[in-house]
Amino acid sequence: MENNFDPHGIEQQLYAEWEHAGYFAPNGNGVPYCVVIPPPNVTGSLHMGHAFQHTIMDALIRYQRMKGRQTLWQMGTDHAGISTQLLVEQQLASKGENKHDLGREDFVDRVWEWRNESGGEICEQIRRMGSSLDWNRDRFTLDEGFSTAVHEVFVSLYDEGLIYRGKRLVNWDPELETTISDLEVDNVEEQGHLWHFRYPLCDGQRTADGKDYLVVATTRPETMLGDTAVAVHPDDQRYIDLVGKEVDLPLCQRRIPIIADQHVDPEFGTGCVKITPAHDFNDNEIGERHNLPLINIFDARASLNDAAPAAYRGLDRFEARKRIVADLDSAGLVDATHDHTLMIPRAERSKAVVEPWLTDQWFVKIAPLAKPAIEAVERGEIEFIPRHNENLYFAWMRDIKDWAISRQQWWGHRIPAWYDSDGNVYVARNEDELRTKYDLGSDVELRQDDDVLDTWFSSALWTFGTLGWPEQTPELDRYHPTDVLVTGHDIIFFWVARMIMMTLKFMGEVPFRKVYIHGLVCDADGNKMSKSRGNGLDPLDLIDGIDLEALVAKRTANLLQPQMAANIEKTTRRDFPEGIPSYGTDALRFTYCALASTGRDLRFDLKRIEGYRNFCNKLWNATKFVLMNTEGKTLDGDVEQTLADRWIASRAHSMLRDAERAIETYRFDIYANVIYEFVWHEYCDWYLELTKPLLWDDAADEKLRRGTRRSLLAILELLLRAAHPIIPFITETLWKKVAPLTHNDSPTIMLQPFPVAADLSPDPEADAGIEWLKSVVVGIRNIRGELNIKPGKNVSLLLQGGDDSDRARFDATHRLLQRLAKIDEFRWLDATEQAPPAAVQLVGELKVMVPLAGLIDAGAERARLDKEIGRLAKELARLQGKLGNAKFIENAPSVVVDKERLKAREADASLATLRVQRERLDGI
RNA sequence: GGGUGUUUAGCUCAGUUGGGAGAGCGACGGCCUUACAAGCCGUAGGUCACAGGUUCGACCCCUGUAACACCCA
Repeated sequence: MENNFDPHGIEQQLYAEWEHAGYFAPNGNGVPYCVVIPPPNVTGSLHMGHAFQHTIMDALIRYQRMKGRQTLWQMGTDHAGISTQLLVEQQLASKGENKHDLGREDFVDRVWEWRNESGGEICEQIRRMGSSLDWNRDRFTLDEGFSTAVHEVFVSLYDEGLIYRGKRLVNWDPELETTISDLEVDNVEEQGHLWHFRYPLCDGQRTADGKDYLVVATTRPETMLGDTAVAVHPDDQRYIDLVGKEVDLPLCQRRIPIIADQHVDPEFGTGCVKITPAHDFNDNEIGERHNLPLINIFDARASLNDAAPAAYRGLDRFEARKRIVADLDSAGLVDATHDHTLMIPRAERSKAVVEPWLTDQWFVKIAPLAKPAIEAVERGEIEFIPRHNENLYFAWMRDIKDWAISRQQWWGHRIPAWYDSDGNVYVARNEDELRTKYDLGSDVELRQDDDVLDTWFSSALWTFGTLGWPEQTPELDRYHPTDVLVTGHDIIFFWVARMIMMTLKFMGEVPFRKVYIHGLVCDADGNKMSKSRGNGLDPLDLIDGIDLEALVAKRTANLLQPQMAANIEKTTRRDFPEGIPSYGTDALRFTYCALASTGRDLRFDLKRIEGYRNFCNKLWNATKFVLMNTEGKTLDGDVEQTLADRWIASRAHSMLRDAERAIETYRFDIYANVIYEFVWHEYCDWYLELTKPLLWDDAADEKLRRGTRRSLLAILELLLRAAHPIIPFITETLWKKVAPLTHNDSPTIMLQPFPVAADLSPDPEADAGIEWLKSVVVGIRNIRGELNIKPGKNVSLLLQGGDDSDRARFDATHRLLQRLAKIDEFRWLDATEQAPPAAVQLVGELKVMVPLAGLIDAGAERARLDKEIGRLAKELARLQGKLGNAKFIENAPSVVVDKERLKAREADASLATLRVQRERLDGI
């Protein structure tokens, strides 16, 4: 075996082997266990969040598979309407083409071409993570079967009156010329202005303070052309007499009413608000309450249309803003201009400022679907982990608005609705069915709706759609509801809530029983990783490594704000002066598990992954040690167990018990730590060391040596299985070397049973014996360290006090002790015997002494003792205070009181011993 | 403005029913000891955000305050 673990040598080859052998497919007759992948976007590439998610899901799947469940991890991708279309449009643009030249059909063909050729990049990256997905069942939201499901759902919701078409204010992206959902709008704080405009009062009216105009404040002057009222608060005394009167809308030659509405904040600005019901969501609601007309002044590009005064027609909205402010200014109607920080709604994809725009769209009536979805979570049929995410879910669901599902795009599920020449709408799965359903003759000319459905409409059907619905497939029967959904909290509303609603509606059952919500991955400074910030890491760069120049180039490419490049380059050079070394997939996965504590965001620190890479190396070398000491040696025959063999089996029992409990409660951090602690600090630090004296002693009893060899192998083999769900590659590699020595010739660890605690038993006697040994060894090492005794130098050991069990334990382990603490000779002193000057450590009542003669200055030992005496004295004082409190004695449970009494007695005795020792040192 | 979460060692984080404050990394000192220098041995470091309350006893329960983060308006 190589001296160091090299992930590159093993990972990709092993994955190919697994996939080829079909190990990822459901297997056996166990109870089904199913997880669906949150479908990655076909245009996407693997980011840190995916990698995190995949680590968690794969750990669960591998664990359950090893537990004998019939596991299915369902693969699939999402057609990502807007992103994919944009990407192909950009490709066309670079060749001087555009989609309108091609026409709808050819364009869609081009997108399919792109998807079939390049849409699989993320799948290869997912393979690099070691994800044991069933690739044979790969689904795509636009594939034929899935489209059938989408049409089925659309038509039945329509027939039931839960889908309708209406003219509503929607979020409009004027750059992409499509609707987007609330959830695809980012509200970003930006610097702008607040303009105060004078709207002259009509008919000689005056305000209470004698002015002949009202002042309205706005951040969007251009919308004034669509104003249909000015509103004040009904209790606002300043304007109460003006309600019902009118103002003259500047630049427009229109009179608009002054209305009173509760929604107006009298404290903000002047207390007068201009109302533009066609271009603002709040104003729209006010307009509805007061039956105000809606004047739409924008076209689809957000340029002014013919409803605007002639002077402004055709202008872009921002150009119009400048002109309007200038024109009002020259008319003497600008009262004031303030700098103002406001929230600008920007489209997630295009970053364009979103325009609330009045247009015909399809909607899902959501309230009837939301109700059962809320109840399912209330009843506990679906459980969120961590639990508090349920509040987020409830809050959103109880305030949910109808869902705008149409998108003005070409790539996606085209809405199965047709119009006749009179504009009547018909909905059916296809045109043939439609003519039958509505009894339309072949002479009636029909035109299909141009819009496609929101991608999330299809993702909402993901759990049952991927399993074959609307066909009643065996898979649907077997794997639905799925067991757990693993996802980030950022898509609870986008996706989780909608899946719950749709699945309850069409399957009559929940889509999954648990939702595991993980935190977002942030950089070492706690900032969310994002492309635009340039602080992101590519999981593959952590796996394979990347040099500094390549990393800088990658991070500064394709920035939304190119001026940030210099700064990003600076911080990148600061944070990664050497680039990123290659850590391998297992180390990355281990890191994610260790950081997955309570669902909160996690900071990704290179130091952390480095530590877990080192852990992998530790495991590698431990295996190397075991193989060196077992390969070619006799393993068969009678065996006898040493105390250490019994101890490590007992420790393995605890480890497995803790690991299993951790996984079952989704505490992957605890699981990872349990493995780490056992491997490093029990198996390697102590057990391997404890086996050496025996293994290297050719004169020792062969039965004991065989027992230890077998134990080394058995525990190693077991811990490899226990760790496999987190670190699949290294465990498989090592297992293939170790398992044959345990008479297991199976081809893979993947399908081995997960080790169970019950197969090993706790051994309190061995635990206590080795704990005692460790205390003595650590005591002596402590003396050596503090007194600066060279590690190479042997020391003698004197023992005094203690009881029969100390003697027995010493007799049982002194050979181990001699090696671990480098003792050349030892001697027990009688209770009354005066010890020579020595450094002392107490193990219970037992005095462990290293004679000082010829070793060191007594000063260091005096300092060491003073420190220990100080610590004990403080401890004793605290305990005595507690025990002197009558109320404590009265009220505390007697077990607690007894415990405290015992501790006090021990501290007292130790203190006495150490004080005597300290005095003796004064003579030297 | 409303909601949720967070605040524990220099840094990142654990801490299960209220009863001895933990880990990893970093720091410091010593070691190339035949599995591993990606290692081994040892050491130091905390008013558990702050202020009250409940309790014999509070990192933990209650009230309030502050700071930070995220979501919604």
